[in-house]
Amino acid sequence: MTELSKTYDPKAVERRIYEWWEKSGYFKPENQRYLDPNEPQFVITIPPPNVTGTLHMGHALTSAIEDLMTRYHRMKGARTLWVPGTDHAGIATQAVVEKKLEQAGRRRRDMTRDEFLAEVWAWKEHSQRTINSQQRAMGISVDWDREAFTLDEARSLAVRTAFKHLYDKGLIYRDTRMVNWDPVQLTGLSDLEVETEEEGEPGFLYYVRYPLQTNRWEGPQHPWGSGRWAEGATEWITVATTRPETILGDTAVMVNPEDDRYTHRVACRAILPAIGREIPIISDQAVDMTFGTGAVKVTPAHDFVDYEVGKRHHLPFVEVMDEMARMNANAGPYAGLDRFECRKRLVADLEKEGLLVKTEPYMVKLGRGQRSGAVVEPRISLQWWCDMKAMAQMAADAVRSGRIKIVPERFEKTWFQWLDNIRDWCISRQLWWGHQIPVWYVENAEALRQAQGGALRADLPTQYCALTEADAYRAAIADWGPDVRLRQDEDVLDTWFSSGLWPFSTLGWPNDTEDMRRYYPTTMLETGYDILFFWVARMVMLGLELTGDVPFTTVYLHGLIRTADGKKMSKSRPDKIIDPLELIDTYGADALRFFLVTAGAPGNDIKMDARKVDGKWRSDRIEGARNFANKLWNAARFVLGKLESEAHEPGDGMRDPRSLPDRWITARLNKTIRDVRRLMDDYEYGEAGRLIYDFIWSDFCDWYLEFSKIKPNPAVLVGTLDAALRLLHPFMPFVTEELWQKLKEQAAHRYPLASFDYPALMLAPYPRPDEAATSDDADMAGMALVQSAIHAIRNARAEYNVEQQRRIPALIAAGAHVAYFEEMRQSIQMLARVNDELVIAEQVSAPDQAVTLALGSATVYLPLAGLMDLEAERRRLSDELAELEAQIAKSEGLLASDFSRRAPPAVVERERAKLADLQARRDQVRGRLAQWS
RNA sequence: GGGGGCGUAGCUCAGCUGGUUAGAGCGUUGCGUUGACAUCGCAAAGGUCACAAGUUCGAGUCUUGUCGCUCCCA
Repeated sequence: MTELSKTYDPKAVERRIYEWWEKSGYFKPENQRYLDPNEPQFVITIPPPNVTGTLHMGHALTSAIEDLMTRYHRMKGARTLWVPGTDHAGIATQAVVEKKLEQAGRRRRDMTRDEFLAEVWAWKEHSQRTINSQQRAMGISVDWDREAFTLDEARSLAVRTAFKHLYDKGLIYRDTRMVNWDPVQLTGLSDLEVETEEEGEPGFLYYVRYPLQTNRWEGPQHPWGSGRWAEGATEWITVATTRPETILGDTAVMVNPEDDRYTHRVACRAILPAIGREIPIISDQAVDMTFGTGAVKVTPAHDFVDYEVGKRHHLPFVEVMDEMARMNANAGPYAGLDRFECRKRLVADLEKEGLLVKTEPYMVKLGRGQRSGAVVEPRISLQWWCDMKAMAQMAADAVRSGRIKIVPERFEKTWFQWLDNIRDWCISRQLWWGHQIPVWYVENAEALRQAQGGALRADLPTQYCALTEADAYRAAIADWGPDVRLRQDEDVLDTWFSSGLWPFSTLGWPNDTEDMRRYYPTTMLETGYDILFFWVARMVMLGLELTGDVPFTTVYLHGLIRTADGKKMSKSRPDKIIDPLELIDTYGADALRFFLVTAGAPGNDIKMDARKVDGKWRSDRIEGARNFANKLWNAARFVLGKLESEAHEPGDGMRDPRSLPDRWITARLNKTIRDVRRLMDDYEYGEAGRLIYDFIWSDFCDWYLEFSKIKPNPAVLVGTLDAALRLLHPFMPFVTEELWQKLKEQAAHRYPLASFDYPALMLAPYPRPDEAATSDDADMAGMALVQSAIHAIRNARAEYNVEQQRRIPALIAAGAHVAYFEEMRQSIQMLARVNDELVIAEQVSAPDQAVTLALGSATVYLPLAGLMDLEAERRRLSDELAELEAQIAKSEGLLASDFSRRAPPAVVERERAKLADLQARRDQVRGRLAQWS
């Protein structure tokens, strides 16, 4: 036999085991031979990580939970498919590659689109390799043959098909309107990609007065900046703004029609500072009379609210900034300035002209681009939009009807709230990296019309949506003739548009594939709650619209990993980002996984206790999980060792009837299995993991293995270890598989457990509770009594400072439980270090110089002559008596109240039993004290 | 402004549908190294479950309010 090392070394095991699993094809549903016909199949697609670089702790958490789910269902005998893949992550990846190029002194805009894309593809390959190796290190049991990428050929077809479907249905359209513009990435963004925050930056509310045009003052007579620009003006209207630079684009001032302060001003005209433009004063219900002065400036081209106002009141739209948020020619004297520089200068000039009434500190909410961090600028531009209303309704209904279940349930509220207020989705991005929009425009429409001399219909389309360029041409040629020239839209689609198809695009949609028929809809979608809207909602909406069915039936949302100071890890500084590989290197993948799964409760954030020691990340909690792996390893060593030595005893197989500890551990195991399965089926993985931990460490190691040092029963040792390994496998796949292989190798020939028929632990059945097994209550109570006797003796020894090695005498008055104590005599002697004179009888006469341990159903006397102090013991017992009497009084009070009439009988019965036990202990203590008085 | 979460031992957190003396890990204290494990064992100390009121025979758990922290949406 191969000896196990004294400590578990993950590095010696993990890679080898993973390669074996993968090579053996155990991750593939087609290869599953051990299926339980009663188990519904389990299908899950991985949330595809962005190919922006490497994985962080959030991905590790995702891997740990999803692999746990997948392995659990596979072991339960469900046909199980887990599809892996990665996301091209348009903006994020393009930004990463651009930054990398910049460091090499190259700029995207100096390159052709194809040249740049070649660079991104190279990066993608590199990033994907890194990601895959990280995921393998985590141990994820995905079917690598089905690996997908959101920008590969198959997914591209899905995207074009989806786009065309929505386009043909009129749900996708192109329109010029206000959009969130990222002036660094130079692209439009969707609402979700803008992160609004009140920032600590000094923000101000500027009160600016605009002169009114009157009979006496028709406009400025002096140039802006002369200090005399407003000279002669007599009437004013003061507005408050946080963004003075947009004054240059104002085309109105607006007041509330019910605001008496301003009714006489409506229809007057104000003169716009700096520009000198005449602008009307209009009235609109939208104005909040309590904000600022009650009069607000209207900049229809640079503000979402004003944009609507501008349309309502037919105001001019004056853009004063370019795509990089620099002031343009319309900004008059400020043309060419950056927007923030312009603000500074303009405020100074306003002051100079006597137009700045005051400034107040004001908490300004800034919207920043999620990826670039740049302050987003509302900007009018031509974009593609997707009308989501009907789809959102379907998605909401899917959850309302229970077709989709969200776990934890509280997120359903968020779900409805967002979907019920859905807005059109801006799906175009002015990027190069992504799915180019499958729309082609007729380039030479005018030329063709002239050439045809009126033979062409007037209403011919000038844009064609098609799956391929060839299709587009076919359609265009049919309309415009063979000379038509097409140009594809330059923009690409929002990444989430392709991720939104993931659960079906990975299964082959839009083709009618075997996988689609077999595995769709999928079972589970597991991800962080932070992308509920970005991703989950869009998958459900698009899934319902495109496939006619929900993409999955359960959504499990996990929490976010936070740094030790509670910050979101993905957002924090790079030096706080932890590479899971580093932790795996230090503690092993199993330890990291166990920590992640048991660290919190479903949907709750996890604060990492990680800190850097000598440049390496350390975590006490992960260390605890590593210690657990080591504990299990050594428990297995012990069992394997017993197998060896016991083999010499002929005819020693199943001891039947089994010993009390055997029956006890079997009952404990059975209860653990039952509870764990229930918790796992309720998605309470943390609780389940903790139960297994407690069973292995406390019940199995601390008690059963200790009992086994007296009378080992190899059959029970092997059976219990096998079940424990199977229970724990989804949590700690590597160490359990390794140990199980050893166990099988050395035990299978003599203990032919059913699970040993399987080639791998990961394929062996998840333990089932033995429903036929009836654990004898008297047995369990007897065992508990013996345990509490051992515990009490150890406690007394420590209290009286008895040397650890010293064996002491003891007398146990065991009453009705004599047989249990007798059976456990040797164990008591060993575990409580009691000498061979241990007396066990129904009743014993208590020696005078002895410590008394009142256990209720038994009394233990420790004649510690010379060590104990009678006075101290008397005091100890008096204290105990007082405590017992207090509890008895409380319990009696409870039983005398309405409690006994109204509480469930079982609860009352428990209380009565508790009282009886307390009373018995009290009598024991009291009797003892009486002897001494 | 609307919605969610959190507040339990020194620290990090469990505690499922209300029901024994509220648990774990880490840390702390004392003892312990030949026989699975010092990545360990044994024992111990440590909590007015944020606060207040209510429902109930019974509240860490349910309701309402207050305070503090935090996230999402507008």
